[in-house]
Amino acid sequence: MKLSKKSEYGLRALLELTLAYEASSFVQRHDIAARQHIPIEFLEQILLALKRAGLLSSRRGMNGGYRLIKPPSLITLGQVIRILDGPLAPIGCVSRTAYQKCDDCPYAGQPSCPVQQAMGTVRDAIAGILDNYSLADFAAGARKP
Amino acid sequence: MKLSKKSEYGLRALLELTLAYEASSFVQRHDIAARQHIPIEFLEQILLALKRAGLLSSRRGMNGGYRLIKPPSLITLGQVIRILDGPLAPIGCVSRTAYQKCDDCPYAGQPSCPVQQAMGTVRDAIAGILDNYSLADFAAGARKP
DNA sequence: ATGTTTGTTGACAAACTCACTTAACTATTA
DNA sequence: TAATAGTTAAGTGAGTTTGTCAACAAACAT
Repeated sequence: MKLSKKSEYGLRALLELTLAYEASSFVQRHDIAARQHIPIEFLEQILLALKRAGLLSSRRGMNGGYRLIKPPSLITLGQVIRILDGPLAPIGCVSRTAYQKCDDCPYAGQPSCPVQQAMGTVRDAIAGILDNYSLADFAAGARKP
Repeated sequence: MKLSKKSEYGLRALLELTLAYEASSFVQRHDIAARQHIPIEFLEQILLALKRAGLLSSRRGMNGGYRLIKPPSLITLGQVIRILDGPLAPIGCVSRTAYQKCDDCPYAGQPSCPVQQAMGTVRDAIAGILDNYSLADFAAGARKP
């Protein structure tokens, strides 16, 4: 039930991009890395994955950097974590976005599988929170009053 | 956000012990292993951990095996998963049972840390479900009507 | 007592994942 | 063209997961 460093860094990086969104300015990887204490080369991989997934755009050369493509209110933590960490579901057989049937479970496929019932509830709770938690909400907690 | 095989096996093994609880009979590891398709030597480690944590008792020799120490209604999935997988919280800084402060987060310690806010909500949801989900509830889904 | 059944313990290891690092490459702009 | 900045593939060391193996200890039936 753990969030990887990759996702944590990803969220923190997107926080920086969210704060810069209104100015619609590009933020460079080394600025993000410095402000959020993220190893820069690892950060690149993360930003690249988010770019490939269609959340970011980038510009090369001087004054280049990364920028959000969509408003922060339209990007959810659920999307981000699925991109960087895979499905939210604790177990494959209850995932909606990446279902995989159990191979060894004696109740496999049956709707009466107790593991599926319990973990399905957990999945719904997690997805219910993270899919309704936008980057805008996320950043709101970060601004100093 | 994933449940390990260890925890999954553990829950499935406890399912067998729950079904045998009323008869207060001992169930042998190879019966559990066979019925639930769990590698027997791995299962041992799991049962041993659950025993050390005070959920099970065991008896050696003929007609030996494992048995629940407490009624299934008093054991929660949350307890089991914490024993086998560690804290439920997605990140150390929001764990109630195993708190650990972030080292690299620029908001570390501050109540306004956005990661902490979001993941705290998730933790509460997961714990709210799993700490109120007993083995009895769990097994109820398994009995054929 | 003896042998069989069963659980106990600890060491080990293959496979995989995580968290990065290295290094070469490509594109953009001043 | 020189400097800046992002792109990509590959590699790496540490740690975790998922087991396996072998020797051992206790309980029981006979």
